Amino acid sequence: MSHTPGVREAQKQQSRRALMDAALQLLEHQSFSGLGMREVTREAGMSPAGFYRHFRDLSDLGVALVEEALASLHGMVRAAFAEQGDTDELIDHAVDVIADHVRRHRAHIRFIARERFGGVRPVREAIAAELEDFTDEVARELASQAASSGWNPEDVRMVARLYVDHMVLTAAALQEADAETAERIIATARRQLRLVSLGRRHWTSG
Amino acid sequence: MSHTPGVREAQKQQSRRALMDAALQLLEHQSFSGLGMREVTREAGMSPAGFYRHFRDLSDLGVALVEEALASLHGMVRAAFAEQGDTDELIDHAVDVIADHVRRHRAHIRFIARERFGGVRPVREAIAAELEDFTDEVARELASQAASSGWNPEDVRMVARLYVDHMVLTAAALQEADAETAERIIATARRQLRLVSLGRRHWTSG
DNA sequence: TGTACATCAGTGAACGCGCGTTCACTGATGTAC
DNA sequence: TGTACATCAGTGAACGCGCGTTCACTGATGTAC
Repeated sequence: MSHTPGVREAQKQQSRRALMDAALQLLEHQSFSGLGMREVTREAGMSPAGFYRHFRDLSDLGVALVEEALASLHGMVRAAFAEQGDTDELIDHAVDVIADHVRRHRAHIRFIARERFGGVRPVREAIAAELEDFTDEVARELASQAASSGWNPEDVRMVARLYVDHMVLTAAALQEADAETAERIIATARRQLRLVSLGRRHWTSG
Repeated sequence: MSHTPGVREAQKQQSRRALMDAALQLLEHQSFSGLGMREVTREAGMSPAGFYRHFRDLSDLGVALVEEALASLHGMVRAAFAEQGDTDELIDHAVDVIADHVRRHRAHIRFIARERFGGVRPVREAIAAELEDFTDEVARELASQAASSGWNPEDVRMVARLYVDHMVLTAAALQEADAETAERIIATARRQLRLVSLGRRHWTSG
């Protein structure tokens, strides 16, 4: 339209977005290691050769998807811990935050669940690295709580891992559940977290 | 060699075994939904057409692998609960049983970890169904323990789920770990199980 | 502002290749007598 | 035991098809003056 600088760049970003969205769409019914390049460009409405203007190969796109999918989790953990109140209220809130996140980002969550132990190494390793960072973040939040005073850092991290793994597993289960099953998963997750927090209260760490 | 009846059948079973082993081998580096039929028969040393004497298609073979991989778990849970002693000894024993099982059946465990949330529906559903049965079994074992007297069945099952999910996740992590990382995973798993059992002891169920 | 040239995202055709499935077949195993 | 026939696991060739990658290209966007 005009000679505004950045039009070309904006169009390029839009195409990149289209490729990533197309991949997410196709990953609903298959694993990443079964995905085809032509398949992705076709879904995105682009010619096969155009792909190479954006990614070196498919696993390059996969790593980009991991970053996008897990970036949003950092905001999520802060939201989950922000709630004031007793332990039960905090747990209810955290589970609500997770359930809401899954509803809003189903394709991303499905991708993470599928590929966490999936067949494409660069993708698997990117997810593992992100979840490590994420565990650090949860550990920091836990350490700042009164309930953790006197705990040694390893024990705090052990609990953080338990929470993160539980959260990812709950999200993975919710992602493929219908509304009724989701309710049961949420109810079970709450009780499991309460049991864990009970254990945490009675743990002696030195 | 001789006219012993069953020679042909035995040879057929051997070929079937070769196909399943070939698939397990190939699944080390890729997901099931990325597996090829010709690839599997080539690895098994059979012509492509021979495949159809054993399986309707690849996902049929996948379901057979799920059954094989999870059948052994039922023996495992009994072994884990058979130990006498206090809670800590029982936990140590259970974790050892898991670690040993992973060492002995790495390919099977990797397959289950990969495909639990993988892209091939019949395989995913077969795994989910087996893990449900498995959770029932653990719930029965837990219900028979003194620590569960007075618990309502739903809470017992909730704890059983927590244990099974934790076990599967631990096995999945061990399966891709080197010896040093495995030690850390085992140590963390033990402490996590102790924390959960502490929570269990203080849980009030009605 | 207008013009001439540079950049580069996306195209369309072409390549060699391995895919899943089918088919008529072969030959060892099994069975009836 | 020996013979004649039936079964069926596994073969090898053939099919049409979509794959990933390369290439010279087009034309809109960007830049220098």
